Amino acid sequence: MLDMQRIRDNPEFIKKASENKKSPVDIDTIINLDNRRRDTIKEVERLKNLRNTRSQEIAVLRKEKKDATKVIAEMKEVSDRIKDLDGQQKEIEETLHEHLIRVPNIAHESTPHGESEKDNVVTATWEKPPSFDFKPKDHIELGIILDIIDFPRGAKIAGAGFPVLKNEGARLERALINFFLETHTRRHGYREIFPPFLVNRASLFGTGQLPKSEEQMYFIGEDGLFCIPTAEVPVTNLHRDEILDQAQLPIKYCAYSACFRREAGSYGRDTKGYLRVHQFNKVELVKMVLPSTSYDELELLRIDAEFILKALGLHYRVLTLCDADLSFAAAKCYDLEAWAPGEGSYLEVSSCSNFEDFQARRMNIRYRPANGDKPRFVHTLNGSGLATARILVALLETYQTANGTVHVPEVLHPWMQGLTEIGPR
RNA sequence: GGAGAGGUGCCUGAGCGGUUGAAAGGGGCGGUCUCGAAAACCGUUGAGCUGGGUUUCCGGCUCCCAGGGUUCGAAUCCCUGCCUCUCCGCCA
Repeated sequence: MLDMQRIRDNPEFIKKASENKKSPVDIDTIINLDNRRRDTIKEVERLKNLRNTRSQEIAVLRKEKKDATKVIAEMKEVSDRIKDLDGQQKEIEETLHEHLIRVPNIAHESTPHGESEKDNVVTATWEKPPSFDFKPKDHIELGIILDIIDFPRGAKIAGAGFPVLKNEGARLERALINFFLETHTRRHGYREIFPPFLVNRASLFGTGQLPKSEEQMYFIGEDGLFCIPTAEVPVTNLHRDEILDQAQLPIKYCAYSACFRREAGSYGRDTKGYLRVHQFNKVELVKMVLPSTSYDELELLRIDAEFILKALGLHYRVLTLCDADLSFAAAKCYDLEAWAPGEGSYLEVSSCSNFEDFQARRMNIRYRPANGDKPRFVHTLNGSGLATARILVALLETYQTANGTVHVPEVLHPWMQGLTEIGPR
């Protein structure tokens, strides 16, 4: 959510920026509602002031056993008028709110301008794609040969898009999660959180998934709860409606969670295999920081996520998303894409975003400046570090051998009970 | 699932329907004292919105879990929801 003051001061700029982000908004209506709101407030506050002073007078008259019926009758009318105006104000504010929550975050000045995802900028690449003296298999084939991914049985027990990991595949998945968590907690100084996997509406509103993306989430109607699409939601909401001390910042959390996505509307894209599934595992990094440091923190966050890819020895590239491809709540975002030789394409395995105060406003997360000033909104950031589903794909396809086995990267050995190579059963 | 209790400021904890934004204590901050510290004493200590002067300034309105209702007036009365706690049942 943007600051109303900011919209009031730069309506044309906001209008242009929202168009650049491909989610235009009706700024004129918002400005108009804002004016009506403030006019109403002026009038209703004048009347309430009158009511308050007169009520005092009534109390005094009563105490002195004098007649107050005239003032009371007068105030009854004023009260009716107030009730009427209160209703109007509430209505205006609700309408204004409905508009405001749909205004996207404004892209940061360092975010490139573009028309579509084609205009994302390749900012960095790491190593070269591995070369093979044989035709590399894709992960689906490898999964079947090695008996580590079972698509048909997943479909049987849950549905399409719910593959089952088995044997060394299951163990590898667990090793990856452990490696991620250990790295970020011990090496990078994040505090570990194990969050609920179901959250309420308020939490999803706070991080920006609601109201825009409700159809993308699994909803348990009976309890009014949603399956989290990412640990970002519960973890960022930890400090909702709180005022933190400046000394506590920056707060750095990492959390493993399963992630649930309906992927409605994306049927036909990446339908095969393990690339787009309804449930996957992810270790998420979340930061709450001083506004003045958030862009430095974004670079550090990206470095922390990249460290994992480097340690796994995967070829990858970094994209800086252009404004048109930026998500609703983000001001700047880097996508990390790992190379999958079998697919012959890059797979998005992490998005590192700075939301500035956009989420903090929705969640009302503030900090008290060290000098004791009024509370200010924190800046929030998050990034995957990393998502296992696609990393597993990149891993299997990168480390496969001519005879169909897959080497286990050395950094995962501590969690593989001595297994260094996965072979056919 | 059944039966109770309760949700007040950073914390504990008062609060006959009418100067209660809120007693008291604790904590925090500032000061006095001290070479310094402790103790003691004094002072101070919420947020949002909206005006005006427009750097440290001065007003008004709102907020005692949330949303409704009663009333001239509600933290205080009534209803609904949410949350917490205790007991019973069930259970990983």
